[in-house]
Amino acid sequence: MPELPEVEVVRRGVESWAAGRTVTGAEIHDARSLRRYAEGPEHFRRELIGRTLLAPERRGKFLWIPLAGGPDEVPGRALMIHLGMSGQVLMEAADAPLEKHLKVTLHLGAGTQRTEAEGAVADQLRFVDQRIFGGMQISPLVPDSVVHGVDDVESRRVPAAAAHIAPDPLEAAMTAERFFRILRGRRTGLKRALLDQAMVSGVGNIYADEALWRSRLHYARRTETMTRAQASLLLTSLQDVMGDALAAGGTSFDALYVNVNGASGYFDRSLSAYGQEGRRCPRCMTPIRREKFMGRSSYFCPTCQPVPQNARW
DNA sequence: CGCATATCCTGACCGC
DNA sequence: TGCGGTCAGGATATGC
Repeated sequence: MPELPEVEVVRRGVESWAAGRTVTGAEIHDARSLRRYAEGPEHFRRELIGRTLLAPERRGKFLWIPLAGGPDEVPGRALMIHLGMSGQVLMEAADAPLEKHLKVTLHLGAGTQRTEAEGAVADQLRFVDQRIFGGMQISPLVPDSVVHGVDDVESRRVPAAAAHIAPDPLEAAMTAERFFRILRGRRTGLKRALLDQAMVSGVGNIYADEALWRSRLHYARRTETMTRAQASLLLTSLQDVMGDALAAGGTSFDALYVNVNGASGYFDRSLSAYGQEGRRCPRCMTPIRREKFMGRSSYFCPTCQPVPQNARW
């Protein structure tokens, strides 16, 4: 459920509180949180201890922290983090009570300017994850342009483990024309395409429903019939709703979705469609409907978002 | 290629 | 009080 805005909130927190600090120790409390990391916990520890955390980066829902101080002059690897459904990254003092679902603890050296200026003690970065859909791993950084062929924008390096993930709506690489071509190049349903991280990343159930509502498009619209104007409107809606959510500190339905200081965002108060079954559409007052789709709930306004011709569920 | 399905998990919640 | 069933769902593997 953490989607792009929630992950960006976490990224900014890590940048403020942990970037520039050195890992002095690492504890893996539950190896299941080292997802798809065959090298194992001891290798994970060796890769991290003694390295310095650089400024964290994000693509879609993937967050990674390039590591300096290893055998490579240029950071060759990164600590990659995915929050999954219930993952949290918390900055805390060593004597703070252990969370019930604490999975990984990184001990950090000398504080940043911010931590010292604010008098806060946060000498640990903790990864907490109730449902273990998220995880951490060490991944080599590879040039993005090789994977996506994006040569008209500045190339960036991404973790190999996330190299198949498409640029997200807030990246310069995701232009309206690119988005349009992605949609027209597929023969599937519109929401299915939005949730496919290999087409456009960072969009989950909440922001898919919100952007479709803002764009007055039904989730079963055929992608190959989308017009340039509709694709452009949908991309703008994604950018707007994610920007609004980010400004509110993210969306939170319960205490699971928090920033690095444990605080929740309040964008859930601004949702127009998602989770609003039975409540009136803010535009036309028709009750919002909920339907089962792809094994999850889809919320939409049956008046503003009528079922299209030749819908494809 | 597209898509359905199962899998990984825990906890809240509901009906009985 | 407790017990079973359902729901929440991101990414990935597999099979058709």
